[in-house]
Amino acid sequence: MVGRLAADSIERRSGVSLWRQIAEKILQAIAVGDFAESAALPPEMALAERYGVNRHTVRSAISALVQEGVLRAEQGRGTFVLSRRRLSYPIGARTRFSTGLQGQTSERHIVLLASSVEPASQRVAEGLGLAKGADVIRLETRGEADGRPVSRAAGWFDARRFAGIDAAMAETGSITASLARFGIDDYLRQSTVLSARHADAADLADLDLQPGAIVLVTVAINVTPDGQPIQFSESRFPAERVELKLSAL
Amino acid sequence: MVGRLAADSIERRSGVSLWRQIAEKILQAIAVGDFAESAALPPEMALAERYGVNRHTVRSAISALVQEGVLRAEQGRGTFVLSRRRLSYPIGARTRFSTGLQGQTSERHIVLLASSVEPASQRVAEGLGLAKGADVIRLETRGEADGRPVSRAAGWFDARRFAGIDAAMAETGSITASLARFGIDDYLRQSTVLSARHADAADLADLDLQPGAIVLVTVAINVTPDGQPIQFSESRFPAERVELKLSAL
DNA sequence: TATAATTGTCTATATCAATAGACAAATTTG
DNA sequence: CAAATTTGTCTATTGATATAGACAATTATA
Repeated sequence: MVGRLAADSIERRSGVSLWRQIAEKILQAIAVGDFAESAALPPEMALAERYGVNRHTVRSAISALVQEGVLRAEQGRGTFVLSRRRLSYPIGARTRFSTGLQGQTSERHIVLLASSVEPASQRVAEGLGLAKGADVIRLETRGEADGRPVSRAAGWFDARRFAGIDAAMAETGSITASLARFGIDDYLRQSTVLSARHADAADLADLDLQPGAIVLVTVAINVTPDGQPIQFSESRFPAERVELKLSAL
Repeated sequence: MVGRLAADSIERRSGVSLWRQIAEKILQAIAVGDFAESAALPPEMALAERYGVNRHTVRSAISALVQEGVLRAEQGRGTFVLSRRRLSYPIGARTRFSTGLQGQTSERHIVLLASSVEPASQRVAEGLGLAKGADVIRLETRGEADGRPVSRAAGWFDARRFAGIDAAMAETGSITASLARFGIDDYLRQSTVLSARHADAADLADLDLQPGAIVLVTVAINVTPDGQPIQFSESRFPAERVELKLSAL
């Protein structure tokens, strides 16, 4: 076994400040269980030594995480881990927001942020099997669990077939329930393409993230059991709060 | 439709430098097809205006991407997009490295970087259905396609059942072929958990990335058709070069 | 109740990041 | 060939990062 380095890899002049890198490391350490939940972090001096930086740099990292609601610092006592562990969002043949998070959260719901009718872009048209430029309805939604945003999604539907789905969504707060009004009792996930990137300004605002955060991005197509495409969607998940669990499709 | 802002969201004093944020934006613009491949980027002054920063800041971003092999700058002519589009790595019931990338690359192979016997950690033991601390063989591998690293994986196997798999791997360069020597003709993916984070120092070195890069991380368990766990693995993919395509499991 | 441990605040200094402007070097265009 | 376009290099200035040290404020401990 190779000896473990004291400084577990901090990159200087990388375009990412040290305090942010250390904030990431602390988040990771919490996720891995290295720093137990609701227990105290090692003291600032110890962390500074561990990561090979100045105490003040560690303080910057901690203060960012305090801002984010992950930690709470108490003078004289220590710094404590607040945050729950990452939600595990299942992706499979029948991916549904609410049922997927059952058991992990006491409360969850979808908020309809906006809706509009627009001409289908190339990729949306392809996904839905429509002509490019055909009218599609776009629903912008945010998923929340225990009061924290866990997803931000845009969904596109054929405007001719699903006229009024925006109203149904506003009323029911559920894609599944809204589709049921159009005679769709069941639908399956046909494909999912996954990527990751830094959160942009819209992500930061919608998902309540700090600059530099990472989002997981899925682009998916849902179809009826007989293979007819009904929904094209792009969802973004905050990587610090959500992991995706791929189950049998 | 809300008017599109000229500066599409740059965060200051965020712990991520402007030049790195702009480098990310350029990468994204290329991926989305906003900047056509093998064509010239807009001139530096135009980019500076577009993103609302100084020309020198744009130059820092470009020089990082030139370093990364994504762009090539030519004095007097312009700056050109080099990079191929992202590979689409399929994940499904039968996830295999080489066959998965067929058609997308002319050449691909796995390199065995290191192997060792070690006691199983909690999660490895759980995944393989062994007692914690039982001997497991760890194979560290790197996947390469057309000469560029596209994955970095650690795989764990029961040391009793698969004694010598390290030698088989070194010889064949294929997990599938190595397992065949132990009578495993077929294996299925039982579970995959997916997350994303910034690349750490090891990732940077192994995957030839620049600081600040993002990696997709999968933790997976492979089983025989009758459900016996044979491999626990953790893989890291450079998000700028690879997307994961989830297919029917 | 001292003493130690730990977070909070302040000052100072050096380096990196970002802006600004000027001009050189190479290439394309008229 | 001359002019315009575009990348490359240099100097200078400002603000954000990171390090260093000292000490205050609060809490836990002997």
